[in-house]
Amino acid sequence: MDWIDRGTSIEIIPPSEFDFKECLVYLERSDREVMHQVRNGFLYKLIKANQEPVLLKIGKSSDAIHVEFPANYPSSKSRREIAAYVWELFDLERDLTPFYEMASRDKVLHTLIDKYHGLRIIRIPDLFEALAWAIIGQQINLAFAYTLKKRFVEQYGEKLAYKGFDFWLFPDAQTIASLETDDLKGLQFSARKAEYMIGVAKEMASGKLSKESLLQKNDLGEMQKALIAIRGIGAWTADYCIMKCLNSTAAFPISDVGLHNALKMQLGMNRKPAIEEIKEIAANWKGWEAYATFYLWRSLYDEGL
DNA sequence: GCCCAGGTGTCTG
DNA sequence: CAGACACATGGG
Repeated sequence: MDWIDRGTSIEIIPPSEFDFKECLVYLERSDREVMHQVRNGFLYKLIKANQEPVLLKIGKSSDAIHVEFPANYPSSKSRREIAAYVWELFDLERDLTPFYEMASRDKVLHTLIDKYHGLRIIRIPDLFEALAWAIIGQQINLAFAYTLKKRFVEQYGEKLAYKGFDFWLFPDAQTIASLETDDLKGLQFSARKAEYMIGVAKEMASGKLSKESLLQKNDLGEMQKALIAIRGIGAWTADYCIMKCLNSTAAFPISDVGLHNALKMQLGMNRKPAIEEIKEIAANWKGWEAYATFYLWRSLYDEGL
């Protein structure tokens, strides 16, 4: 991690192949998003550092990512945590050279890496948030998923108000573990979704499931197995969370509808590709399936889908 | 009104 | 082990 602590702000020196504006396009994809705001080229996000909520204002100059603290100044210890958080959020540890090398010779990806050069996977560092968001998004359209997430966060999350805007922390697993399914059904969760959500929260609150223990597995198959063992987490949710939270570029949510639509578009098909066809197309992506998927998702925001 | 949605669990042959 | 089906509600 390459960063400079300036006391009242911090600077993070990103690697090459990083385009902040491209990342903002992805972050701006829904106007119902509650977990952050994008305004005037800045990303505003509330996070918890050293147990304290801190509002971040993240911008980019020619050579550095600048993080300012409009609402309250974090301690020195917190500033280090914040730098690490931003580093993880934009997946800055990754060397994209091998991905671009592979993609430049790929018939689907080569145009995308040109158009979105420097886009990195925007991560969800909090495992409970990643799992909860995936469960919310199962089998409903994305617009409604954002509505449900907003209600959920505004009901059970922590808020910081600053200059007339509300910024939110995602609810803790502990809070959600103590709910009854009817509580979530009141927010228009289906009974099934409510059960999954509370069940996963209980696993995390009890410590049986944690980001640390999953990261220790250090093997994609083992990680998938551990996640899929939990009720409500199938292959898609497991791979989505590994891709967004658990730091593997080989995770591949192959059944994802967005992926299917993006491929249909990129290949000029009049139907969505079958799983077997996708496996053939993706044979060339070995080790970079998550990045391929992410760039394909990004392509959907250009096509009016 | 109808089809689809960033799926999963369960049941059946 | 593949295939059918229920779930549950909004968006377009």
